[in-house]
Amino acid sequence: MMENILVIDDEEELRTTLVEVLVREGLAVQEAANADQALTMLKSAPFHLILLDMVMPGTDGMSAIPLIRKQAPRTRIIVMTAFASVQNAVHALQQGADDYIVKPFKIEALMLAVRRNLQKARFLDGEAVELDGVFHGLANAMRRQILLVLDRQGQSRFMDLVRLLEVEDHTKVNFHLKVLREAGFIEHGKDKTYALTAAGHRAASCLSFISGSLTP
Amino acid sequence: MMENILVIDDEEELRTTLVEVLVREGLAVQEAANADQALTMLKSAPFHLILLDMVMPGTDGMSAIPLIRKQAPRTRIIVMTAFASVQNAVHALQQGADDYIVKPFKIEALMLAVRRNLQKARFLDGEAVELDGVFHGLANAMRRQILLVLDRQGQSRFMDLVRLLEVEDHTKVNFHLKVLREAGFIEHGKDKTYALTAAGHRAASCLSFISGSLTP
DNA sequence: CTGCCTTGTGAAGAATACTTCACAACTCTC
DNA sequence: GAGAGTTGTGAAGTATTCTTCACAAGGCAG
Repeated sequence: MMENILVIDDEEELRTTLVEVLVREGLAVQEAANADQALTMLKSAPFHLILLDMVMPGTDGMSAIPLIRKQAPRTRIIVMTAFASVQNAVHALQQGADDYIVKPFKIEALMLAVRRNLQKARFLDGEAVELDGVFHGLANAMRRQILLVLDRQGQSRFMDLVRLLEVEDHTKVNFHLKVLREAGFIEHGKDKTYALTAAGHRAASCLSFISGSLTP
Repeated sequence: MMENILVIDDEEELRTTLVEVLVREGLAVQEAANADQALTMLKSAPFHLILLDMVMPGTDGMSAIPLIRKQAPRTRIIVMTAFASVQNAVHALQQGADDYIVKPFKIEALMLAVRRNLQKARFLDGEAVELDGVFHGLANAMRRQILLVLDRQGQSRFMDLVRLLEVEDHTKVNFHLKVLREAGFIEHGKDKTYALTAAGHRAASCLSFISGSLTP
């Protein structure tokens, strides 16, 4: 799937360079010379990522951020700022930008940021399965219990687990263990014990974070 | 539903007082004079909460914690320590205790801790609906998108939302909005716009926490 | 007022997820 | 090696969740 990028910069030379590089990377790129033009383009087609210059005649980059956000809340915005001012960058992020890069930059540095943000966008878009996996894993009360117990126990044999959970039907536990295993949260060691994987521990910590943040 | 509590303390007088108070609170209380006795009792019946004295002849409280944890990973453990030593308390928590209270304590202070921990236990047990609600809310990709968008937008009218999400069928969005509304995550203002509630913002922050913790 | 966009409901069906049951291999202990 | 407890599979049924469709009330511009 080709990903759409919009480059917003008033300097034609830089813009052209950027477009060239991005196209070579296999991305669909469009360009805008100012914020108003960009906003119009946003209306007609959605973009995955926007490269936004801060200093522009007319609506400047900083003011453009919330306007873009308003129309395209899921698009990743990378701001390009000529001043290595931390405040500037922080402010841009507060306005709703996702990342920033300081001019002048090397092309590789920019591409790194672009790739990172596209990946993040894909991830948040749910194209990456992982988020769904985590929520699927955590969506069920028994699976949460299993994660909780294994997080505390370290590891456990099957029937011990069943007893700790106080479940009558062991096959039910089995079912959920299989789900968790397929989600990559637990592993089944050679000694026949179940234990959390790294992902499992992360999921468990998500769980306790959520529990914590719900009891104020 | 009556909740089971186990009081572990070698001083008979204090133990009796505690039992009396807890029973008056409507709780099912059992008592043990030492750790070994307690561990035996744990085998036969599950407890929701354990009050554990630190200083005891034989196996002391600190060493008892992991043994109890091993057998009852979901039981809340409150340790009662006579020394107001922070290190002691921290160590106990590291061993797997959930809370601590410094002796001598007022009965009200203890009851506060007991109630707080029972509530937490209930919560983690899934008797409180809330956790399930959150996960149900977050379990679906479209609902996550909605939370994300509303978190960024602040508020949005229905068709705007539909367009931002790039969904063809508006009734599908409608369905998930209803789910989120019933979960208490969004509210439907009089001006016909949807916005996140406090719980909704919390859920959104859970979401971004999880997203963040999955991309290292 | 007419027509179009917005916003919403409810029911039917498709798709998933969960539970339960019947059964079997396997590992201990005696 | 007999028997009891452990561990696991798969199929069938049940419940829940999600999608889709058909339809309609209300608002607003021309």
